[in-house]
Amino acid sequence: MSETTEVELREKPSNFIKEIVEADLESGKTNGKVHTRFPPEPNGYLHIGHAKAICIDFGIAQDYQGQCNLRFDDTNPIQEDVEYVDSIQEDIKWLGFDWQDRLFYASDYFEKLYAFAVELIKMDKAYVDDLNQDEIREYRGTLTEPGKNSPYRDRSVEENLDLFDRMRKGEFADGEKTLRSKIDMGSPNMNMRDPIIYRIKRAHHHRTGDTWCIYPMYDFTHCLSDMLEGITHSLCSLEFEDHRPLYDWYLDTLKTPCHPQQIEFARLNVTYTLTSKRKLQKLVAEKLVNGWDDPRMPTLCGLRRRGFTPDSIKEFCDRVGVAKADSTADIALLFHCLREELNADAKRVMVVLDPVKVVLTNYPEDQVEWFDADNNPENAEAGTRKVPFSRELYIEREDFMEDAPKKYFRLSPGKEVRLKHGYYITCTDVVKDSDGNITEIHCTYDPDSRGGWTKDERKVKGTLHWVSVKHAIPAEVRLYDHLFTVENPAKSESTLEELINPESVIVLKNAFAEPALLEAKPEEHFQFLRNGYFVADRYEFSKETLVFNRTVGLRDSWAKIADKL
RNA sequence: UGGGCCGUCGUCAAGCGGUAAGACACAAGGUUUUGAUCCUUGCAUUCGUAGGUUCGAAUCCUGCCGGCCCAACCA
Repeated sequence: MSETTEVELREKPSNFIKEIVEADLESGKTNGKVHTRFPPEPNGYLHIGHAKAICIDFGIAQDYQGQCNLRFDDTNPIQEDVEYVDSIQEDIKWLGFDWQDRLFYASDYFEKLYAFAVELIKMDKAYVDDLNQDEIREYRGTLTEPGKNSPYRDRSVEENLDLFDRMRKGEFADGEKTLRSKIDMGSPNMNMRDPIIYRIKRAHHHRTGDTWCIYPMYDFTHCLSDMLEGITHSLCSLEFEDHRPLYDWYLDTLKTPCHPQQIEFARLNVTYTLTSKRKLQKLVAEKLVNGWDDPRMPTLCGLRRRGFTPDSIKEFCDRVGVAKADSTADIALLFHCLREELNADAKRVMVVLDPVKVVLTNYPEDQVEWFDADNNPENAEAGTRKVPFSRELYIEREDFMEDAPKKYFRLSPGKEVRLKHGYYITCTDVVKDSDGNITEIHCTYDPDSRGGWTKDERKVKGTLHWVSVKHAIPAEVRLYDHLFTVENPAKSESTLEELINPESVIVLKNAFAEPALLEAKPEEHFQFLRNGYFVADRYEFSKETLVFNRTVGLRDSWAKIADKL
């Protein structure tokens, strides 16, 4: 018992948010309840950065037997769309989190929010302002100079009530008036300089249609929505720290029955990737990638199509931790989490990406042998499959070298290697075309090495994967790499186009797979022996056309040695 | 230059006054029918910096330096 507890503690380390939550639980502040929320604005696709927020919001609730709501923060109809509310839900579900029946929209509260605004006016804590956008900016002051009061700040409660009512009725043009909080134009915190509560905006809303022409602002909406839902801990990213006094001001001023606590943590950045919504949008709009779910995109749907698993992403977020220091996690950690899972789970299979033909000159012309191959050496329960062997085979072009350095222990003239699950073969001859390109490699096989070993236990260092020519299934394989050439594309001066890694995707159309792959299903993960982890493409894979995406390569210590040669 | 926040190994990150966890990365060995996996070992006399308090400081205090965020009718 105590052992498992220790293991669990080690796997899920604590963090400052949990410490606060635990203290609140102990003091009884929240009546023993933990209730969080994930509040995306439906104006873009979820990405790896959101995954961290999702893991924290849903994870904290889970850890303390609480609940987490999904709430769309849809107060700005101009940039929001149902396309996004659908994709966001799909992505969160895919990650494995469940909001049960608690799917909410800030727009559900528009009527209540309006009533709260009226309340504020009655308390003389809000007023209708006639200043236009430029004037508001001028009156706001700067970072170092205080702002000054609007000439409309002292309107009577009655006049404000009337004006606000008429704002709602549509008597004024867009931008003509705003409802503002009456706080302090001299505050060193810009957010407290009479922040706007409502603006007039005639835009079609994805849920409320055209019933409203005024829409509430984030700060006003968010704290009250949290309050309405009985949220205990409102977790968000660092840039909202300055907004906390305002979050608290609305709730305090309106004397709401409960007062959620906003806690801020550092958002996640990852090397070689971008998480700016604007820039991701640009990549898609300018067709620098093939859509939001391009396997090179850091979007959840992109990572999914690339072959990442939900668990590997969640593990990554757990391992990155939760803190307040700005940070950029190494993408190598994400890949590590993925390999760790796939090494244990993925079925091994042989696929030759860049084929060259091998002819076994002493192997009977029409003979075919079916060898048993284990599906996963890490897991005997994964069973075995049959792999056909014959006189002509494909091997990887890079597994043969005419003038091989000493440390190269793959195939070269006169050298013996093992064909995985097959036989030992020795290279006897090389056939080339008129341009000097290798077209065939002639070898002899040792009949006593059937299955890939011999009684004399002679050392054969190299082991190659292969596919029988007459049984080979053509396949398309897409190799993916970092989308950007630089570690921190967000900080670069170059344009996105200049930063794109020209080798971020390489399409191989001449790959050959062993016949077992005919049974693969879209989104099934494999380890192509000695090559890496691949996934059958979610959309384009079929029995007729095999399409695989490389999720991540295997660690390659030979590449490091070769680099030094 | 006003306000808020942050500075512990290349990257994340524990640490909460008692003498620097862990992970990834990296390096060196060993096992291996995947140059994979796995295993072993190494990797911060030092915590942005300078003082101070203390028997004792990464942890407390003060100054300085560096970074991030805020002047949308965005969230």
